[in-house]
Amino acid sequence: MNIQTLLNQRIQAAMVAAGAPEESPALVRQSAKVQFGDYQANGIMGVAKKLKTNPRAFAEQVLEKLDLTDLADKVEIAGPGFINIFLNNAWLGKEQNNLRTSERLDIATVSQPETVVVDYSAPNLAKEMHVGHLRSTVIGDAVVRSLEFLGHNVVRQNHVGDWGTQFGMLLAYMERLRSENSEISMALSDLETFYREAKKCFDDDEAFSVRARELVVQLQSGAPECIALWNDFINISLEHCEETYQMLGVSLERKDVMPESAYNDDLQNVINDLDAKGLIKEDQGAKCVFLEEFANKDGEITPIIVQKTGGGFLYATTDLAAVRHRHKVIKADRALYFVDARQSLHFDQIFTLSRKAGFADDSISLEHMPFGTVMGSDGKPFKTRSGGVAKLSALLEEAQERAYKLVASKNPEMSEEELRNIGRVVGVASVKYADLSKNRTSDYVFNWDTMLSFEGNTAPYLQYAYSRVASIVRNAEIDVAELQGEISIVESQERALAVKLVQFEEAVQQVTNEGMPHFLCAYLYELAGTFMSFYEACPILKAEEEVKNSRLQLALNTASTLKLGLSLLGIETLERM
RNA sequence: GCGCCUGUAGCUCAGUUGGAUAGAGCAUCCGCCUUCUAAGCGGACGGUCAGGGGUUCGAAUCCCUUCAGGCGCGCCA
Repeated sequence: MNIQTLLNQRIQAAMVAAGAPEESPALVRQSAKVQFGDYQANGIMGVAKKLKTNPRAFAEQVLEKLDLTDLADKVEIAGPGFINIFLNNAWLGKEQNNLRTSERLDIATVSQPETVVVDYSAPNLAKEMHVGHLRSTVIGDAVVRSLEFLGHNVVRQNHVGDWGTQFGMLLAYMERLRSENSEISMALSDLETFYREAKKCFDDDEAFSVRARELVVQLQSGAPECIALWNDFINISLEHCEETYQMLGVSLERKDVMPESAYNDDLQNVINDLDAKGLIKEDQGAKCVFLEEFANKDGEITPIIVQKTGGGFLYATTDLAAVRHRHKVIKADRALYFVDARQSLHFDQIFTLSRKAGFADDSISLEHMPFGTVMGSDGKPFKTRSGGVAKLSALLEEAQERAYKLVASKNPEMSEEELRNIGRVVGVASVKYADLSKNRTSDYVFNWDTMLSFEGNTAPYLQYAYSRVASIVRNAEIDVAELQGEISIVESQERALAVKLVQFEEAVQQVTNEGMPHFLCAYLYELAGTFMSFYEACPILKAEEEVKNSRLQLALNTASTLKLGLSLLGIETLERM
């Protein structure tokens, strides 16, 4: 049940009935303050202005056409022309019963499912995954899970970097190790070191660098031995990624890999098609597209280079081919790109050109979902203590270790096995949640202490809240499935919790609409806080039978919502911690 | 030089697309455990929303401008 949508529809209808133009937005929002009720409609003033009438008088007319008696017990006009809606306690109680009896917490699947391509994670296979891949991977996965939950058809696309000149160097180094009978799998177990060693040979050894360039040419021409070598490398690198995905709890699988190289055969076609449309212009030996949209005030245009001097293709070419594939083959309604904000211009160019060239039309929405950089406490991009790029796997291991120590110090009586598991779950969750809870578009500062804190908007706080509810349910010693009966909303804390619980769907929809999981994080944090207040003020197990029954169900709804909400974020919950 | 992004409490961050008296957490201070997990709860303190103009019933939000920082701008991805 999405109350916001429901109220929007009803109030809009009333506005139109009162003389407003069709489609006049009711602009229903959750109220800013308690004295303004639970929801407020802000649309009256704007419409009244258009109608050149007094907003409060118009609001009166709207109220005459508006019947909310089933769910609200007070609807009033306030200020310059706001409509404040106070939800009815009986209705809230009834809604709680709906939550209790619904696996999906009363959230319907969308009536018109969309096919949504989500392009995320996309590590470069030449190296190991590092902090730079965290945001795309974690945010993209949360959005994917939310879209799927709402019933959309999601097509994950892990656009991994498996092509390019640096592979010549890596293959040459592999070749050298093989000729020396060295243990390749060992050498490849640490890709970071492998890359460094290969680079060193490339820079210092003339014969090696010649061989590396040869291999690039062979690779591009599809020489079988070379391709075999390359396949080995790619496979090993992908296994590294998959290990990290597993550690992270990310839903990407091998079948979701759609590498850059998959578009190789289509790149010349892209150029030909652009050419046929008269879009290509040769400039200084390279094939470029000059679009007026990218001209500055003096009329100088930033070109899109689609083919290098000498015939090589660029990532712009690949991305164009990918757009076309997503439109023509996958037939996506939306394509979401979770890629670093620094590539904004690039995607702006690609999307504009795609439409111009007919690689995409109005049936597909192309959306770059940019994100900011993970910063260190010095305000510069996050590095390890030694100054290197932080490997994602190492980062996660440290998180688990830190969480383990914290938990162990608080629970000396717990078994080692349980402590390790809690450390794993809380550690990984902390890193993910710290990322997800920030506004996607801004940079944020990476800080172990804040993300592992039990205070504030953190994973441990939410997981603790969940385990606290779980504990109550255990202590109640009842069969949860048998628990039923009326849920009555009496105390203010009960009411606050009930209202918060029915707003879950609104948060999930914000995630899928905007590609911004932090809305769901904020919601869950508020829910947990509201529950904690309820928990302090309203005894559950000690209450007399009917009240106990009612409150226990409120607690169960909270548990279900926290669990489902966190799972949509890709975060595990614990029954005990 | 041109373009994009950012600037909100001492610190870390929100702010539902123009709505009412700008909100959280940390830090600081004051309360609350013989009662369901105190890893918690309640309260206090803290703001020239970078500065200045403008648009209007109303601006942190939109426009102009100045300042500060970050990033991107032809053959890497």
